[in-house]
Amino acid sequence: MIRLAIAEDHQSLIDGLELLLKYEDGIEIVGTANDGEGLLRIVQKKEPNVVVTDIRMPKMDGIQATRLIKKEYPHINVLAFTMFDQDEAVTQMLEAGASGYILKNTSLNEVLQAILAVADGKTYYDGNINVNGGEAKVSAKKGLLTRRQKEILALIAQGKTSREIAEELFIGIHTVDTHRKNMMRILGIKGKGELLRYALEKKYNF
Amino acid sequence: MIRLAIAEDHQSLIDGLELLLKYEDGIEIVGTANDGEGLLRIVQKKEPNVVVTDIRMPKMDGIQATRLIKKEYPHINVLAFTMFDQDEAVTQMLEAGASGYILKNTSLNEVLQAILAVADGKTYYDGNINVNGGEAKVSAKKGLLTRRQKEILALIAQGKTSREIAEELFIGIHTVDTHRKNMMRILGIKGKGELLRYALEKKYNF
DNA sequence: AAAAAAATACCCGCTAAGGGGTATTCTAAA
DNA sequence: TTTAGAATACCCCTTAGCGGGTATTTTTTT
Repeated sequence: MIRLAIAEDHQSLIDGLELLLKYEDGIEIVGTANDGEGLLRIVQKKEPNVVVTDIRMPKMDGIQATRLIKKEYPHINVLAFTMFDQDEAVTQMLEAGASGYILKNTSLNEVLQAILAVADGKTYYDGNINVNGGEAKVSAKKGLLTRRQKEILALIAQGKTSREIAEELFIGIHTVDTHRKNMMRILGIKGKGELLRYALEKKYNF
Repeated sequence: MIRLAIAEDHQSLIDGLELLLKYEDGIEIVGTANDGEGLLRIVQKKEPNVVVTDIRMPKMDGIQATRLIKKEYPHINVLAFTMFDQDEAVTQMLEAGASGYILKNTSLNEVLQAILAVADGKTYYDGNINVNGGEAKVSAKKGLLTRRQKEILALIAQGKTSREIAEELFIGIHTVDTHRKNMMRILGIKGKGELLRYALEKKYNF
């Protein structure tokens, strides 16, 4: 018997899943939530054995919720069900402990297959994401920047000047500017504001 | 008989709608598409009398598709079904000719009610959006900038320099910079890159 | 028609972000 | 241990975007 909990801020999608599963033998939906916190409450109350969760949700995202769930209830299997196909999203979700990852542009029948697989202790990955041995395959572009560069890029996205970044990281402003130059060269971008634009677009592209 | 076409890049959502409607008397789904262009093709081939469409989709967004549909087939009623609750999104969709607007975090049953209403020539608006006499109520913040300022802000978001904007709009660079200054004062923002950050956030926040 | 708002245009000064480049030290990988 | 990569740091110069301000013309509203 699969006891299933679903977290998804789009209620219409939950409704669709409920329609799909209402006549499915061996599956019982024990609770649904529209945000990450609601999911945790259901997990505490009902102890499902499978959780289907979106990533971007109000109050707490699916990555964080998965982390907390797997920590407290390692036997619960988590399936990510999300629009994000970026490697970074996949990586984070798998690192949080999810054993499956399905995209929303996939059919509901495939979602059902994934739920069954994950409930059986297996992994299940959407054909349109990159996964390699349980780890998301890092794209060439994603791996171009170093740890430090990514750290500085995030601060740039927050609108901090080089001086502010230097003070925050206890390094010289010249160092920050050098990182900027190196990143622009590596990413192949030029022009005023383009690094900031890149930083912001990357943030919203997960 | 309601002949329905659905455009939605998340196939799982289409599947849910199909499950909901398959036993509904008087409704026939004549086609589904995962992008705006596919929607137009279905409309040409099948001439549905109701279209349900998302906004953000590959190849052509729902606003543009709605415009084209209403121009060619004014008798087709369009219902927007989207995650965007911002006034601007509602405004644009209604101006394009949609007669209904439903959010995805609403239940599927309400989607059915909206489809029935819209098919009947009525309007139907999700309770969580602002609509006033068929026009989205424009928020105070949204109305702070003039037409021209918004035009320039959009070009800034594209990464264009003041010089490039000046050349494109056939005005002087000083004029562009003055618009920049005026916008920053009006929006209450300060600092290098902050206008660009605002422009980009506004873009992604619809 | 008058008043208000919007658009256009300009001056000055400052600085943050590029863009060209060099070099040394530290850390990780081979 | 050696090599390669990353991090740190600096110089020079240019330019684009602020930030302070002023003014005129055009368009819209009253």
